[in-house]
Amino acid sequence: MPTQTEIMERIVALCRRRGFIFGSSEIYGGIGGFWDYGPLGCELKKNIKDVWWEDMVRNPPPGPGGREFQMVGVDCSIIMNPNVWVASGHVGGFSDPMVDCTECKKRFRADKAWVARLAQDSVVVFVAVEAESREEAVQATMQALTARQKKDLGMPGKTFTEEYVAAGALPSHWKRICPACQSDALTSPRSFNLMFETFVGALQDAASKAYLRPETAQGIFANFRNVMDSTRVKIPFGIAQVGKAFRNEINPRNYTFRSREFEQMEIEFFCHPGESRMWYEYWRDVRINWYTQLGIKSDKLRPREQGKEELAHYSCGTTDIEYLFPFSEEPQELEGVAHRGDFDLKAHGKHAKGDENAFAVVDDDKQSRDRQGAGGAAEKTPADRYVPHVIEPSAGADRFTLAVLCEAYSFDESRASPEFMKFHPRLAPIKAAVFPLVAKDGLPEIAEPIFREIKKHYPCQYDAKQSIGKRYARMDEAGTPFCFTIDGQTKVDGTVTVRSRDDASQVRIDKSRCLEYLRERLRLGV
RNA sequence: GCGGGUGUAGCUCAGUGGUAGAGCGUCACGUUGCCAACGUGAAUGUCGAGGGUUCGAGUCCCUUCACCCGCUCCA
Repeated sequence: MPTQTEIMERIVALCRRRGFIFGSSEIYGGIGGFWDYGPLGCELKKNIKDVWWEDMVRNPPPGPGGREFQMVGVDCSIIMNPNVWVASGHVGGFSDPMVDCTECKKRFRADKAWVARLAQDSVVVFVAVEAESREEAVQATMQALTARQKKDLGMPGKTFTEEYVAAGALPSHWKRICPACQSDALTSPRSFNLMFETFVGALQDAASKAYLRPETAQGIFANFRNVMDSTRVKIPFGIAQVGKAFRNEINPRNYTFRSREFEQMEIEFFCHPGESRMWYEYWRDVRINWYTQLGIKSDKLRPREQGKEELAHYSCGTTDIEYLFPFSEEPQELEGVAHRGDFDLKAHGKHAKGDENAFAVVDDDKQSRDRQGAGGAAEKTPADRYVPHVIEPSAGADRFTLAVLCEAYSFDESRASPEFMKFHPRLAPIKAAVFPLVAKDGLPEIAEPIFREIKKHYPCQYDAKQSIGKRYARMDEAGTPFCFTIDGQTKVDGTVTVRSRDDASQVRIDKSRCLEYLRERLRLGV
């Protein structure tokens, strides 16, 4: 029985061997955190993005109670005015200063390592703890004080002065104590900016500095007014975008899971504040179902509602949709469905227009109610306008691609082809293959027209080389759900063999029905 | 940034100072004819890079680079 680590290694090996995923720039020794999709991988990922667009944008499931709503798409530039990232909070908060202990080699976030200076008369004691907040630091410090230190300070009873400073801001005369080993060996805070910087124009000066977007969401928010003004969308509605994003991860890990360049599939859904909870629940359920329908087993898919303490300060609720990858004992996030309140539109209103209500919309429902009540057109008052709330289902295209690969990977030693990729047919890179059993006796002449017909409608491959077993095995590794084989009997009665990937079963159908059969089976999702 | 590991054919690896190899895969030809069959043949190497020691380095020494794992981080 292979371990989870061994399974992951086999998946990685198969992905490379069969051209799903390569390390970027391999011929130059590679580059960490960047990946290339090969011929099969790019088809798979494209299918994932296309299916997402089809199911979420062009034809989303009906809203709560059959409620109608609109979805539209945008495709925004990767480099935006840098002020976008000031407004979004990424310039201020997207870098984490870190401190290292030169003694025990541990590293801490500078705002989470606290040093306490406790003094009474001439006695001064420094104690360091790890803590999320000052309150926690106080508590932890009191627990961490040794008996000797308590005696020096005359605790309990006598008064002493307490000062708490996070490691990011220690005064120069303080000891830089490490929370782990308590030695005086912490470095000064060093900043790790997680946004990639670049320069727009020929001059590389501060004024031309720009960033590669760390998320696609801000392009949507920045175009909120444009979309409202150029289309006839009415709240509630959503704007979707699929595109690359970049984060300079300190340490990319776990195959493609934490990449520095990755692709997001994001929706910002705008709704009335009074209905935001309802839409949040709608999108949470829609997104969970979407993964399930594409064949992700429910016991590996783990929706997890974030606790209050985990939530970003502006959020009223977030569900992480997590998947249990073979490389980890903990489920890892595929998507976050976040209730973001009016934080983003207000932030851009304030930064771009100097008014946090700049992107408020007219409350049509209230207008019509008032008009009915007053028996005529009512004047618009500030109360008739509101800044929409936002529900943000933000999915990782590469992460889901990886989850699909892991989920599809199957191993059955009793088969002639023990390794096979059990992709959902909608996602399979190749939908069918056509084989003449042997490359002679007129069989290729029968097989080729069948191949050409299918290929017009579905990604399909023709293979006449080597033994039939090898050809089935190759298609199993590529995750092709069906193979049509033309043999001697075809010449007699016109039937061909259809061989199924998942159970290697075979049925005979008339050669004229191949495309029809394939279409039917793909539609059924079998 | 710290510690550990690994770099030889597309992949898995052998080669312990003396001609760069095997298996698998790929390709060609033949044979077989429904589950990685068999035979013959072929292609594929800056042995991660640079320097040193040596008559001679894949092998020993130094430096360096890249990747992987752990720590750290994951907004």
